Amino acid sequence: MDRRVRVRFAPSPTGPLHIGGVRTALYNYLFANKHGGDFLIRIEDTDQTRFVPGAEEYIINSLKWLGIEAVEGIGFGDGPHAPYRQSERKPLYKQYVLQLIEAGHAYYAFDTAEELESMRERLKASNVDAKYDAITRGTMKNSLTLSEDEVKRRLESEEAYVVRFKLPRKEEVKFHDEIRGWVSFNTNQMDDKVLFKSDGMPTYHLANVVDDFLMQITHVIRGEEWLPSAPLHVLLYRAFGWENVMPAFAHLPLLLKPEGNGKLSKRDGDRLGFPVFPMNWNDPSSGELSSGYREAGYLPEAVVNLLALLGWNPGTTQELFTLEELVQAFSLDRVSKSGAKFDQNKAKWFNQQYVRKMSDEMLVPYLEKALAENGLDKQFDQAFLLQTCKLVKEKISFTKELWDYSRYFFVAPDTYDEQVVKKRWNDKIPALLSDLVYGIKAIDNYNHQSVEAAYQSALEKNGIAGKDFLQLFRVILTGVAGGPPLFEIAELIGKDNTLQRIEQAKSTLQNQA
RNA sequence: GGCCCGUUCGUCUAUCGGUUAGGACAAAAGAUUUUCAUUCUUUAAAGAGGGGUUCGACUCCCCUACGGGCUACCA
Repeated sequence: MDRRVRVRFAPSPTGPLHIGGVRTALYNYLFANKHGGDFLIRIEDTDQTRFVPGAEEYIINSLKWLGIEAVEGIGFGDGPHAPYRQSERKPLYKQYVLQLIEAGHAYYAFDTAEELESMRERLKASNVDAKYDAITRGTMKNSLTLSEDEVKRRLESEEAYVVRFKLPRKEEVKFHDEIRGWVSFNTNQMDDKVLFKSDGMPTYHLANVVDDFLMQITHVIRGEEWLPSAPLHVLLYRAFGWENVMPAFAHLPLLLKPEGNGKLSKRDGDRLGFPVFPMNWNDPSSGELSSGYREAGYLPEAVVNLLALLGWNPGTTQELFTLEELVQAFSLDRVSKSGAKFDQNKAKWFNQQYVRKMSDEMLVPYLEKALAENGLDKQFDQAFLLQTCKLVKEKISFTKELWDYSRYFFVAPDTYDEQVVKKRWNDKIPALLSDLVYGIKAIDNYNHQSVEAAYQSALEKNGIAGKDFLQLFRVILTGVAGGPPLFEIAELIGKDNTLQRIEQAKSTLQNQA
């Protein structure tokens, strides 16, 4: 049976999407496009109590920023299976629940929270697994124990109820996971999960199965945390009689905390020193700000690339991939089974690779943004900005660092690297600087060659070796000890600036000495 | 606790019974760059432990240990 490949990413809008979720979305996207299928987005908002305003927009915007585009669903123009928000699909689920009840696969349960609690306590006290299952359901208030009339009466009087799945007793449930192979569970370890809540909403389990069926999903690619509930989903497909179109399952390994304990969670926020979210997130209730990759200066291509390689490999030594290349190379059988710790160093390296690939022109807007942020909103010559980017590009790993490394192109230094000054400043320097100023003033055709020539002749006249002075000259012009080729900096900042900076350093440092 | 999944250099990983166990990031050393960064070269670094199966196991099976996930009218 050849069905068109259809996969979905189904987040719930309970907060910002963390990078583990982004990776799940990415793998779904890659898989769909690899097989010429559809990738769609469905919002699983069946828990109204956990709804967080703005979370849905955040999720969609994050995916868009990264270029993980869906062809259908929330944020991507809906499609033939609209609506794609489960809260808006609410009326649809009831008939499926009824279908299950009529077929004897589910039942009404009227137990109150207190009754459930006391049942659990009772069982725990006798050292038995506290669960609502084939044994305990016989002792609870549900349509299996209550008379038909009583059930009818309770339903008619609109008493609160839930619908539970009637789990077959002691049955082995086996299914094939695309990543893990055959996995099996026994129903005697499971419980009669609630399918339909007393607020009239389905639970995840029911909604996900019904929607995947209706939306003709062929592959469910999701995090490993869903593995234990997969057998329930398999059983649901059977109970509905949909087993012939049941999607294949693929449970992805989790992204772990770098320190080695537990899966990476939303709460990790900034604690770890690197973002766990794609973009900044401002929590609407606490006001707390969690930083994102975008604002931290990561390029979307780099984030996609590094995330793709965290849990998947192409089987070759290629490490740099465009999205399109990833689509071509991707396959589920090269997804690893074990969890991966996020490596900050590698992430930085990936970003550096992508910064290098950017043209100087592409870097200019980032520099302009930094200039504005630092109060330098006067207009700079585009050619000047372009040259600055060109010189600084290879020094940086993040676009954000552009400013740190190019500050002195725009502002004369107000401090000088102390170590260099201490080591290289001596009595001979003032005279040398005077000669240098004299030499530079005399230049007609000012460029890096002519400055260097003036520099060389000043050195010769004063009997000083280039080695002993270049570093100091750099500090005089820029304030700092490292940077791009010095004479090119001198050329870029211009003759007047260069002269000014020499004079300024001369007087400042002379007074200090 | 119970159930399930996992376990190769510090980290991400390759290996689908026979390899000097390979690559990348990070680390260290050297060269280049009259600085820093880059680049290049080199070094160090791994099959959790114990049993099997086999002529031969990192690779297959079992046990133990460790790690992780799940165990809600949350997803």
